[in-house]
Amino acid sequence: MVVYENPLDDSFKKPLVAVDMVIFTIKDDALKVILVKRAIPPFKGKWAIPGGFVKINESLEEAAKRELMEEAGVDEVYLEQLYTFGEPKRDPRGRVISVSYFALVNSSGINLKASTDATEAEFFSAYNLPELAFDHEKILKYALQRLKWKMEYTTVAFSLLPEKFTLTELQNAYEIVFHKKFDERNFRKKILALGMIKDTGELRGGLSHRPAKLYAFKKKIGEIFEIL
Amino acid sequence: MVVYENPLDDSFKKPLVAVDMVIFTIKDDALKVILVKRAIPPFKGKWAIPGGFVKINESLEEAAKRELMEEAGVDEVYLEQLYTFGEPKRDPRGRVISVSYFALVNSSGINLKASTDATEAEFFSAYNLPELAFDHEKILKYALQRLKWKMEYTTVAFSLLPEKFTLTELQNAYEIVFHKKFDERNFRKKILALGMIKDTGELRGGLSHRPAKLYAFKKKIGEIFEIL
DNA sequence: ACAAAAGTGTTGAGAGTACACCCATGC
DNA sequence: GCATGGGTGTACTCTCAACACTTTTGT
Repeated sequence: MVVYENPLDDSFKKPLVAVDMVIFTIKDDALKVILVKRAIPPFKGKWAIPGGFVKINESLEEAAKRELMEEAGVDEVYLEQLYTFGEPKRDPRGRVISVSYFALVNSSGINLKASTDATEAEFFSAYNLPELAFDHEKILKYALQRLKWKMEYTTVAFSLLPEKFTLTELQNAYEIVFHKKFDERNFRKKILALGMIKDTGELRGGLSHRPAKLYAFKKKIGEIFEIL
Repeated sequence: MVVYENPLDDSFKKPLVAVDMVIFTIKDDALKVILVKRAIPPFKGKWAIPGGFVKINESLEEAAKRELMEEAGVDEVYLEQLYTFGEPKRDPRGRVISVSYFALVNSSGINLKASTDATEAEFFSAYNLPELAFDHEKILKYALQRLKWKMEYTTVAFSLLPEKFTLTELQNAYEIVFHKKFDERNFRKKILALGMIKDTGELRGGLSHRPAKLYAFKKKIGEIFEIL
């Protein structure tokens, strides 16, 4: 019934596969996403999330890490596959399947670079985005939903912070992502009860108020929860 | 720095994209998965999860639904994208990226068919699988984990049952998936408290014991929870 | 009347939420 | 000594888990 096609010779029509990266960070007390301005058509001049084609000999995750390095100059991040978007018409040039990833980065390590096919790279507030190329708005909304979920049920928040941080800084990260305030006492109680951070014994002083204890995450990023 | 390649002409090396389907159902009081025996190399004669290449003009979800129809003859199912596996060496023939889906089906609607590249299709207990081709064991483990998660936090279980069902049948479905017993009273209380099912007024009688009330799900499959 | 599954309520423990004051430092 | 953010405890509510007996039908 189905005509047998040999899909592995190159006469067979294949889609292209790209990785697209939603890179979140906290900067200036807001949740930011990195966007690039497209230097080439289609959507030339429009903002898009950074991405690129997967090379024939690299894994998807390698491609994602390569893009992350090319666009943001970072390698120590939380990285997770988000979803694969494959509508035939999502790219006007032809069939491109996009495997999207989302990354959480501590903003102090970021070094924005415009890559080959972009004129600029910039941070945008995740809650106040410009018009985006392709179906990238959909990807971003999806990523934001997933971020909130992950923050609520896992410990990914630590990836947004430096190695040592105060409980107030941690709480700020949560409040920024969720766009709401939490009760200090309950927040601290809960975080401490989770047993995932330890007191380093150090203090952050030099400010004109009581110095805050510095905490550190007990395990390396990614080892904690493997909820998928 | 990066040489500009035009990825959209066909001289560029592209991976192939396949969809692979983990199809779960409950049959004979066990959680089953549909596997097919491969008729062609590589892994000829080995069991694999059903799947096929994505056609150039169909979306990923369309490809998944097409495979589901070809292999199991069903169309009313819960269907969800699982993960995209893209290790360069996962298929010995060349680069094949697999977008995996998982499906939940009521076994009474299934009509197994061996497709073009398989000699047989069969149900296997999800907790007692044969050796599998490619990286399909990894895909299946991942799917099982996701299934449990979804059953715990959403209402996908209803997709495993007929339209009308008794509370005992629903509880059986949960016990089969989780491989453990639940307390009847607490289970019923919780399900009823969720407010997602309604009493149809009908009874399942004809058995030599007290007849059970038949319930139905209030909403159509897929409309309930959009947790991702 | 008996076998077989359906159906039903209460209690205790733990988690989450709400809420207000003292503490340590720099200036 | 005052301004600034850091740090702490208790009471109430609600959810979850444990637990055993009565009801309805067919034979």
